[in-house]
Order: sequence, then structure tokens, then C-alpha cells
Amino acid sequence: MSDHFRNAVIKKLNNGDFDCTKEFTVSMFSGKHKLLILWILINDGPQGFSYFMKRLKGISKKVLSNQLNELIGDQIVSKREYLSGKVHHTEYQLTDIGQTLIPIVIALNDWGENRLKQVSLVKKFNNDL
Amino acid sequence: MSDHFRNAVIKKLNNGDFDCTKEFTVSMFSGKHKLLILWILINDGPQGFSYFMKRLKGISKKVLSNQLNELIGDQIVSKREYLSGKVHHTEYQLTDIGQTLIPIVIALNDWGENRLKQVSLVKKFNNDL
DNA sequence: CAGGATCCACCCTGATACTG
DNA sequence: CAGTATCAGGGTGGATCCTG
Repeated sequence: MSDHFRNAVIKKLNNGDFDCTKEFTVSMFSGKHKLLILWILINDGPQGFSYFMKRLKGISKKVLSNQLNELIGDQIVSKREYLSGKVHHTEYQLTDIGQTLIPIVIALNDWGENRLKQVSLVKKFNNDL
Repeated sequence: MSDHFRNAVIKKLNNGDFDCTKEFTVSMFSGKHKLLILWILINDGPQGFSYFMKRLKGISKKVLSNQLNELIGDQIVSKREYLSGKVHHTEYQLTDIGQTLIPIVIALNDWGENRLKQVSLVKKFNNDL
């Protein structure tokens, strides 16, 4: 999923079409890594830019920066900056609004876990024949 | 959202990376219209191809066909075909697996509804100043 | 009625290089 | 450390035309 989706939803909203409530929610985490970013924030608490770089292996700075900024724009995540010496540090954390997404993220995770379990059981079964 | 996301998840799974359970769930409705398709199926029950064409104004046949086929591939939706005279008819409906997504779709909708309500209240408030 | 085939435009992701 | 700028690649949605 990319942000074709997010952009489409934003367009709809700008056009006064407020009848896309589910899409709106999904647009909060449409973006290849946003869900993982949220997951990390939920489980590991507030983190800095480099922490996400480590956890999201393969992600580029630009993309990480974009996704974080979109989350900030959606008021799901907030950012704090500070300097220690000459070095620039950051800390990202869930906003109050972001926290209301937690049950949904967990539900998504649970559903996926169960489904993948089923799928692999079926695979195993077929392999056993 | 498009299926960058879906494809990425499928790739991960094929690589034996089963640690993307939330992404897997989201990939079920990654695709610009899938969520609406599911919503229609949930609220209006089984429907034919043309019904979706009417409800999803602006969607092209190809895209609708693609999204339905992906939903079928994910075993979220099943399809029945029959001919009346020389005319080809279809009926799509949620599978048992698809039905397990209902609570999630509803949760997505509720969250979006509440959030949009907040947003428009804030807007109204600012306009009233 | 359903839907496959083609061509096109858009945009997101990814890689690299540069800056405060 | 935390980004931004730029460029290339790949994929999806959209429009149109054709078929069983």
C-alpha cells in the first residue's frame, strides 16, 4: 500500500466527501512502514530516528523521514528535538490520538497471526500427505 | 494504497518472514476500493459485478475485476457464476474467513468516524472565532 | 452482463550524495 | 545524528476498446 491511498483519501476529504471513514483510518497507516513504526512505538515506547533505522532494516532515511512526517501531520505521532553538544537528536512518540489506534493495530496483528497460523497448518497438512 | 504493500507482504511471506502479521492483515484490504467492497458486502450482502460498479462510482471494470480477484485469492471473498439466457451473471460474497474481518472493518469505520467528527468540530470552532 | 488487453500517467519507494 | 535534494525504477489506478 502506498500513499496513493492516503492521497486519494485526502482528496476526498478536501472535496467534502466525508463518507470514507474506514479509508480515512487506513490512511493513517498506509505507507509501507508506518504500521511497523506504530508497532515499535507501542511496544518499545518513544524512540529516536536512528532506532527506527535499525529496526526497519532496509529503509532509507528519506522514506523514514517521510513516513514519520506524515504520521506527525496526521497527529498520530509527535516529535521532540534536542541537541547534545553539536549533535542533533530526536524523539518520536505516540500522541493521545495515536494511542487510540493501539487497539486497532493490535486487532490487525491478532487477525494476521491467526490467519497465518491457519495457512501454515494447511500447508503442513498438505505436505504430510 | 496500492499493492506495493500487498506485494511486499507476499514477498516477505515467500521469503519465510512470517513476522509481518499486521501488514498481512492490512494487505487484505490494500487496494483503493477493497475496503469499500468489503463494506458493501458486509452491509448489503452478496452482490453482483454491476452492483459494485454502481456503488463505486468512477471505478473501471479492470480495476474492480482486479480487486475482486485479489480478494478471492486471499480467500476473503468467493464468487458464483451463472448464465440466464446468454447473459453472464455473477455473485460475490464474503467467505467464512472474510467474515472474521468484519469486526476489524467496523473498528476502522468507527475510529474514522470519531476522528473526522473531532476534526470538523475543531474546524467549526476555529471558524466561529 | 462480465471482464480481459493495452496504453498511459502518476507517485511512491529506494539509492546516492550533500548539509546543519 | 538527522535530515533534504535529486534521479531512476516499478507498480497501480484509470480510460478505452474488444470478447464470450
